[in-house]
Amino acid sequence: MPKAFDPQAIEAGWYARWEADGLFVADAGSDKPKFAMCFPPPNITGELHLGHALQSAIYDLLARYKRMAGFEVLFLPGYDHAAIATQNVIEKQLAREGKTKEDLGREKFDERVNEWYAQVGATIINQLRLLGASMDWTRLRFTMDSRYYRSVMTAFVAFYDEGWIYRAPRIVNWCPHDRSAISDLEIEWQEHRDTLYFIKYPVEGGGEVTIATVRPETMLADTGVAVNPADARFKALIGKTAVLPLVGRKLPIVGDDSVEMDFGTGALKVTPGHDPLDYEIGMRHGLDIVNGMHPDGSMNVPDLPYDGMTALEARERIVADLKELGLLVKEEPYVHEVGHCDRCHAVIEPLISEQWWLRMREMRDDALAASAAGDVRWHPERYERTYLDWMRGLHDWNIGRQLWLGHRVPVYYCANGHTVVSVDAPTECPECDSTEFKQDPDVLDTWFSSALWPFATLGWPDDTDDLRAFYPTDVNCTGRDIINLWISRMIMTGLHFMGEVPFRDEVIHAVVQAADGRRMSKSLGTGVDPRDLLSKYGADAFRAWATSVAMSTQDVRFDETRVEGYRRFANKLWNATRLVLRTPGLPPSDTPGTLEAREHLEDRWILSRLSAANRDITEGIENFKFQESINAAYGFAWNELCDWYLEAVKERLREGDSAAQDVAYFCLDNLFRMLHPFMPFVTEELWSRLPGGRDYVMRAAWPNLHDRYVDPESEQEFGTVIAIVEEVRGHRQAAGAPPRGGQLQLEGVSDKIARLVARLAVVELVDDLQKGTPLAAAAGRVTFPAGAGDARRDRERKKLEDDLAKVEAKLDNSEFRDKAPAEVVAGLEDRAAAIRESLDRLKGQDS
RNA sequence: GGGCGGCUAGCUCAGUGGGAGAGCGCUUGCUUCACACGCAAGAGGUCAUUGGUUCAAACCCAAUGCCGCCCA
Repeated sequence: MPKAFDPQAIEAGWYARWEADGLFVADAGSDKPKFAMCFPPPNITGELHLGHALQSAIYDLLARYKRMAGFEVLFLPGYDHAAIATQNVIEKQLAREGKTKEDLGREKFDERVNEWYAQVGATIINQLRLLGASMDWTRLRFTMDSRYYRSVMTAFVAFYDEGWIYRAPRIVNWCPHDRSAISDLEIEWQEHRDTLYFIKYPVEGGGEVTIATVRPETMLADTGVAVNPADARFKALIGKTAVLPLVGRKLPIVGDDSVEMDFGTGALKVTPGHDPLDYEIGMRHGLDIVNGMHPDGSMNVPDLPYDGMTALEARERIVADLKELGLLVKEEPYVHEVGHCDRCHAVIEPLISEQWWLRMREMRDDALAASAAGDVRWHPERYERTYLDWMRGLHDWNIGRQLWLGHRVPVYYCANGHTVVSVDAPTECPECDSTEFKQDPDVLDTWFSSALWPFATLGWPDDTDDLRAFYPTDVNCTGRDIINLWISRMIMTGLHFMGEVPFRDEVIHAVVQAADGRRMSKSLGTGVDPRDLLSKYGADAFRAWATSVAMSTQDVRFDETRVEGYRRFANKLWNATRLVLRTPGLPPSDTPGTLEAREHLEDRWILSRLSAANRDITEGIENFKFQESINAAYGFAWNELCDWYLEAVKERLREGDSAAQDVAYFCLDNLFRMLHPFMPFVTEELWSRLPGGRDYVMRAAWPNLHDRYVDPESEQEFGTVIAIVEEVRGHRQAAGAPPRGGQLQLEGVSDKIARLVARLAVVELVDDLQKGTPLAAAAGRVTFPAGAGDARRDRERKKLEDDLAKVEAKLDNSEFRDKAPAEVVAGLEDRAAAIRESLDRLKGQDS
């Protein structure tokens, strides 16, 4: 075995073998209990980032653990076409070639998109393999493949037939760059320093009303003025008519409670075509709706000089014109939040548009009822509120997008204007026998298709074996940013189409931030490429780190030294195995782990510790507290197995002592099983090197040692060994004595403890200590030559005295004795006694 | 404007009412025949601030400050 572990040398080989032997493939016909997870499909926009890598590590740890625990596991991979995001990526590519998608036409554009899918899909799959993700590639799904497409169409038609899908004009968030509606959830808010303009509108019959606005260009679409009826300043104006400057339109002045009296002048220009709030006011008072903008964001005001200008050009021109007319009262600096498209960053224009809508009320209510029944458990629990708050305020969903990329709405119009909605393109109109159809140009919001993910991937709407075996799935795990976009919608559609929630546990993982505490950003160069980490530290180190931070209570700043720490851990495992394998002789038995003979204290102790680790690691996974699992495994392996046990049995191993070999193999065997879900490659490699007929650790049984080896007595005794050895080492170092050697006289301890102390502290045990030796002890206590370690002893005495004072103060408090539980009082008394004993020991030492 | 989370060692983070922890970094000593990706011994903290509840608070409550996120 090489001296150091080299991840690169083994990772690809093991992954290929696992896959070739079909270890990732789920069997829907298995008798075992089922455990299923559908991996959240990454967007097919490019490389996987650190968040994806972390997410896959969590999923894969659960998949591997559950397989070992006896479940038939489905871990289904896939990716998402991410309509608007991918279209943007491809348009940018085209732009670099000096082209637009219109130059290509829709057909050529589709070809281009398909090439992209093939290329990036392969990249994503490759990255997941490098991470060791044990996904069932035979069930790989893409939201745009033909089967999935059909599922999406089926869902649309079902909703349509239910009467829940309808087309209607509403205010939407319009992205002028993408020329599409986008959802509220796809808007980024940014602070803008703008100007608040105060503009006089003349009132018919004399007088005027001054309004305030940051967007004077929208006044061209004003159809009213609103004031709060409780506002004494404007009461007399209600019912009168203002005249819109520059346009001449008559604007009814209405009273409406929603007008904020404190904002601006208290009078509000109402533009129902371009502001959601104004739209509401317009509806309430029957105001006209004027659409003053083209789909590309330019002004749509025929007959006015501003027609065709961009919003900013129009704003400047309008302000100048108002100034000339003497209608501009004043300008004030104003800071406010402006919505941007989170894909292309263009400023969002609210405008009236005809869109496809999905009625949500019934599905929302069913989902809320499922929540009330506890059908989905959230981890951490508090995120359920985020979900519920959003669900309660839910309105109908704009599912249409005016894009070229995505699932085309299955709505067809015949030559005579009849509408046909069907999964397959119709050939003949049922109403007029027309055979010529035009399909609606809109595509569906990407989230409409991803909402179906947990069952569409399993074959829905067909009644497949997979669907029967694996729905509902068990765990879903994502970042909190898509609770509303995705999780809520999966729950609703799952309940609607399948009658059951799509998963039982929703796990929200922490977000990894850049070292500066902000979101990782490609443009700032603060992003971390997971592949760099993999090649530097290996997939195991990366995964151990990722799972250890994933369930943090706070977001985590990326810290490379912690990844490095787990690489060292892998190396430590490697070398522990090297040591044990180096021992002479045949393996002690064909089935390491029979462990009949357990005479040695250290053997019994390490087995007791192993079974404690088994309990802690298992509980950690079951409770989604992965850090507890990792810590338990790390602490057992390094601080107990390597630092104490292997040191204690080195000689026995060298001599070919079969009991020591047996125990050592047993510990490594079980440790590698338990670490396998976290560090699959190194554990598979090392497990395969242990003696005995071995298959794969990946399909070995999860250890269930529980209380079989728990041994409190040996833990207590070995604890004494550790305490004495540490005391000897500490004093030796403080005294400047050599790190090994010297004489030690021990009294009042058993032979087995004494022998272990001698070996571990590397001292000669004597019955009759000679004065002047570098190291000496008496009565189970360590004593030292004159002057040695005085400073250390003084420090320690002080610490113990301070401690004792605190404990005694508590014990002297009668209220404490009266009110505290008896075991707490007893515990403190024990502690006080222990401290006094330590103090006695210090005082008894020769100085 | 509403809500959520965080503030613990130099750094990154654990720690849900009774003795302040880990990894890394730092100091000191070790080429000990598994590992210098190592071994051993150490130093280092008013648990953001203030008040409250309690026999007892890093932990529960209230307020404040700062950082981050979500929603409107």
